[in-house]
Amino acid sequence: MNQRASDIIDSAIQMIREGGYHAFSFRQIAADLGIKSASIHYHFPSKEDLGVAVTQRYTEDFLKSLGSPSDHKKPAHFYIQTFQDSLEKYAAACVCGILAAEAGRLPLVIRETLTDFTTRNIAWLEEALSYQCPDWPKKKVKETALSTFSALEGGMTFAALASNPAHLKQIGAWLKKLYQ
Amino acid sequence: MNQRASDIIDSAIQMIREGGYHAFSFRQIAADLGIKSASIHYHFPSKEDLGVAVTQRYTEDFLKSLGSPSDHKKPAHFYIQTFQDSLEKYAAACVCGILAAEAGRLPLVIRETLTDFTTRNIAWLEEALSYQCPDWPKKKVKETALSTFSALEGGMTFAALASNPAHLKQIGAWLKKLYQ
DNA sequence: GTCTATAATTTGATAGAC
DNA sequence: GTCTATCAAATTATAGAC
Repeated sequence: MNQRASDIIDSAIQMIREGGYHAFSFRQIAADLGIKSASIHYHFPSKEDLGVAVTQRYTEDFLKSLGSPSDHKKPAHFYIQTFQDSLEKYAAACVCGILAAEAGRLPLVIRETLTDFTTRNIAWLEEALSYQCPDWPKKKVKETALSTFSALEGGMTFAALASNPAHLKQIGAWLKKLYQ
Repeated sequence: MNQRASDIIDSAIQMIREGGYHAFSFRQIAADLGIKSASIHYHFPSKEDLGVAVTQRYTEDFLKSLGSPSDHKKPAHFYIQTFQDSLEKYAAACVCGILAAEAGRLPLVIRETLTDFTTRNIAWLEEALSYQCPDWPKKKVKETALSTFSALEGGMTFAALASNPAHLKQIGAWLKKLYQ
């Protein structure tokens, strides 16, 4: 993966944040980077290829930024903070949440990488909650992990719609009370 | 609003369920109804006009189907069941949740109707929780309403992605335990 | 690696006949 | 209200020169 390919992915991610898979075109990315759309096809033959690269990169970066649950004293709190920080920084919803909403019209390979994002996030949260709430039964851990992920993804989407980060903060505060 | 206009809206709603605002075109709807795209422009001059009509109709139908919170013994439970039923029936996420994810590239008027959907749903849930959990402080009611809405919207989106209604059922079960 | 040029398709939209 | 015909623009993608 060279620098140009990496820049193309970055540009696509930013455009997806602004409105989804159909909100980025090769020409727009080309204009953004000061090159021509044919050059993008050299790095990513089809839009599907670029879409897969985007979701994979986003997933890897997201999970890398989380580190290991055991790196944090209250990992579930840290997870919530990550969503809030991202909303503040980009004033947009989660890239994989945006793409998930369009899933029905996305190539199968992209849907599969979205499923991978989901699986790994929920697995991380389950480990986080097991660590943070050691006396919880496994079923409660699983349900809470799934619900936490869903509340943050949905909350981020609607907070971005309302341009209101406080919306997501309220949800975060509410969730944290449940981890006691 | 005549029958043809109503049918056009229905068709557009179904296509949005399959992949969002950019997943429906006037030509596709025309083919679906056995007419020509120019006829759709007669009923809805622009795509934006149709988009507004879709979100307004969806919002009205959704809230009408909820009735009044006081119509139900446990209105918050009923609200959750409504989301589960819709997922089972259409195997797709909430139309306004899908559109909210694309909000950055939607006309302002459509974003405003999406905000209206959000506001009215949360207001309904606040009334439901006040009714169902009369001893809760107002702040808890507000936070729980917002979080319930977000968890169901996000849960529905990712349950649809995974083609797994059980995903949403787990979230519903988890939420109901909190209303006691 | 990047360019020019271009193909093939789709899209939102309009004019005007019936 | 619906049609035919058409437009202008945008899109994904490819061929081939440099």
